Amino acid sequence: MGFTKKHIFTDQINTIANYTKVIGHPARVAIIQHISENKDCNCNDLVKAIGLAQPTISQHLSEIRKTGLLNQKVKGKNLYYTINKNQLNECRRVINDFFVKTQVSCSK
Amino acid sequence: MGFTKKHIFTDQINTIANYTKVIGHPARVAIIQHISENKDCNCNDLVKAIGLAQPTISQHLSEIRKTGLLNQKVKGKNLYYTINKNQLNECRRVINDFFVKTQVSCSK
DNA sequence: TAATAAAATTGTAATATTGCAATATCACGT
DNA sequence: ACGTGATATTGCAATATTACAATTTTATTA
Repeated sequence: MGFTKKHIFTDQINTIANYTKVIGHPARVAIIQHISENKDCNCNDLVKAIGLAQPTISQHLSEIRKTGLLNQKVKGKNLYYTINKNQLNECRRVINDFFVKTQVSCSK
Repeated sequence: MGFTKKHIFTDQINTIANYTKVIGHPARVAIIQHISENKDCNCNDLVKAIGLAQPTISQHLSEIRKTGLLNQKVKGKNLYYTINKNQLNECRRVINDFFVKTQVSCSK
């Protein structure tokens, strides 16, 4: 096949998997960390800091954006990214709930 | 290309990505949850409960095992899985540290 | 308006992942 | 030893992902 059979799983499970999948690539971890550590960080900064080509960084940014974890600010010809703190918190909550639920279940 | 350039990232970043990647598929989320909720759960139980073919479940189990999240107990011809609580906790810690670090950084 | 600079998009090649049928392996019971 | 049941492995097809060169888009500045 090749495609994930998302329809056989609950929304809750798919949500957990969607969030973790975004963080499941080192470039995206590095991008999120770099944006959080550097105010007014644009695509070019990420290209230089991480060492992947501009289209590759742009593609990863797009994946991260899909989960709502990024804000954009246009300043002249630059596009500055910041972390959407609310969404990061929501992401953290969903993943943490997974761990709590799992740990509780397997301690019964 | 097609392959992830892991060598350009730090071990810390790769560790985070490795853990989240495993949880980044709904079948593996469902498997982990089902094992944690059911003592003495074997591969066949998972096949029935989740609705993917036996080789597919076996393959996902293998991926989860690689991160050390599973214990195995052989009883007769059955192989019972349980969650390795220490490793689950370690996994949770690594991912939580990522969130803490990111949230602290982007609040400065 | 033309040149410039930043970022997205397109196209493409290479590799990885997902899923399953068929088969192999392994341990038990007869 | 033979059959049975549980799981792993193999092989394969389909799709997804990763990465980048080339190009396009968009806004700015000379």
